[in-house]
Amino acid sequence: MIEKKKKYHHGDLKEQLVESVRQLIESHGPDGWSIAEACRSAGVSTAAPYKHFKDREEILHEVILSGMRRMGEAMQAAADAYPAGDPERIVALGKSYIDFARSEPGIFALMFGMAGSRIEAPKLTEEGRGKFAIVIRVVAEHMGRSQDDPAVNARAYALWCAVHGHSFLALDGKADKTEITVSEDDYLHLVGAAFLPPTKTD
Amino acid sequence: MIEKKKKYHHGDLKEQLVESVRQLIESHGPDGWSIAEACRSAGVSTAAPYKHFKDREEILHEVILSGMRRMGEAMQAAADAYPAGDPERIVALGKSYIDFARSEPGIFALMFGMAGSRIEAPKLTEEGRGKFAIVIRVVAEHMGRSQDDPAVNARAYALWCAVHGHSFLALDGKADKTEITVSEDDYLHLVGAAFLPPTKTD
DNA sequence: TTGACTTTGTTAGCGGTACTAACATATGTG
DNA sequence: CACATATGTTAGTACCGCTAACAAAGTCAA
Repeated sequence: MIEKKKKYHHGDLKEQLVESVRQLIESHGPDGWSIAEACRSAGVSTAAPYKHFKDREEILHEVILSGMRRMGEAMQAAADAYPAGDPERIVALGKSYIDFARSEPGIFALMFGMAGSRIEAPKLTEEGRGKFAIVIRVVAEHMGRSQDDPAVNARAYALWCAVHGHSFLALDGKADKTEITVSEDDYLHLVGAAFLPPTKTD
Repeated sequence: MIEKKKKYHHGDLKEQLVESVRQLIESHGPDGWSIAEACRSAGVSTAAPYKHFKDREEILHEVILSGMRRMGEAMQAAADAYPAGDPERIVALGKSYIDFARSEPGIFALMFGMAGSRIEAPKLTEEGRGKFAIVIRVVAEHMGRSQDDPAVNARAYALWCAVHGHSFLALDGKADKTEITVSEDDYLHLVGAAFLPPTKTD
C-alpha cells in the first residue's frame, strides 16, 4: 500500500500550489510569499509551476479567484438563511462579508486592494459582479421592487460600500484601537436601517 | 555657474528617494517599484539609500506617511471651505477623500490596503487617527453635539466607512463598469442624508 | 506490446533585487 | 588644520522570477 510514495509526477500540483500560496499569504501577508517557497512546501522544484501557470501573476489570479468563490458562497448561504423581506437578512449578508474579511484577511486585501493593481482579469471582475448581484437581489426583494429600479441600485451600492469600508478599516485595527465606540452589530443595524427603512411598502 | 554639477554628496537624497518611489508607485502600481529603480532615477548607487533608511519597508513607510499628510491637509481644507452646520460641508469632506484616492490611487491603496500588511507603525496609525478626528469634529459641529457623544461617533464612523468603501470600489473600476447606476454626487448626498438628517436640532 | 507524442517533472543558468561590508569623499567643528 | 561624522561608492552574497534543455511518466493507436 503506497500512501505517498514519491512519484515523479505530482498528480495535483496546480491545486496544491494555489493552496500553498493561499496559506503563505494568510500567514505572511499579501506580499509575503514566493513561488520558490510554495514549491518547497509542495516538494517540487522551482521550475515546476511554469508547466501550469504563465507567471507569478497568473498564480495569484487563481488564488484570488478561489477566494472570491468562497466568499460568494458564504454570502449566498447567509442570505438564504433568512426569508426575503426580513431585515436581518441584510444584516446577515453584511456579516458574512465581514466574516470572510476577518477569516481570510490576506486574500481579502488582495481581492479588493488589487495588490499588483491594474489587474486586467475579466474572470475576476465577473466574479465581483456576481457578488454585487446577490446584494442587488436581496435589496430588491426587501424593497419589493425590480432589480432594475435605480433606488434599489443606489441602496445596494450604499450598503456594499458601508460594509466594504467597515471590513477594510476593521482589518488594520483602525476601527478597534482608535476612538470608535460603536459596536459592529449596532453599526450594521444602523446602516441597514439608514438605507432600507422598513416602512417601504409602495 | 554650476547648476547641477555632479556632487559626491547629493544634498537631499532622502526626500528625493521618497519622491521617486512615490512616482514609481503611481506609474507602475503599489508593487511596481524597487529601491534600485528609485536609485537610478535619483542618480545614485543602489547602496546609498541605506544611509537614510533601514530597509525597504522603512522607505515605504515614509512614502505612505507623506501621502497621509497630504490627504489630511486636503480634508482639512475641504472642511474649512464651508461653515459648520452646512450639509455641503460633509459632502465636501467626502469628496476630498475620494479625490485623493483618485489622484493618488497607488498611495491610497498602500495607505489602507496595508500592502505589506501587519505594518506596526505607530506614526501611521496616529496619522490615521488624526484624519478620523476631523470627521468627528465636523459631524459633532453639524449635529450640535459633543465630540464624545456616541451618536456622533457612530455616524462619523458610518460616514467614514461609506466614503472609504466607495473610494476603494471606485478605484478598480468596480463601480464604473458594473451595473452601478447611481452618480457619485447622488451617492454622497444619499449617504450624508442617511446618517445626518438635517432635522436634528435638539 | 510497442513506439511516438504529450504532459509534467528536473537541473542549470541568466538577470534583477535587497541588503551588507569595506572603503572613499565631503562636511563641519574644535 | 585635524579629526569625527555623514554620506556617498564598489564589490559581493543570497534569493527570486523565469527560461532552456533535458528526462521521466502517462496516453493512445497500430
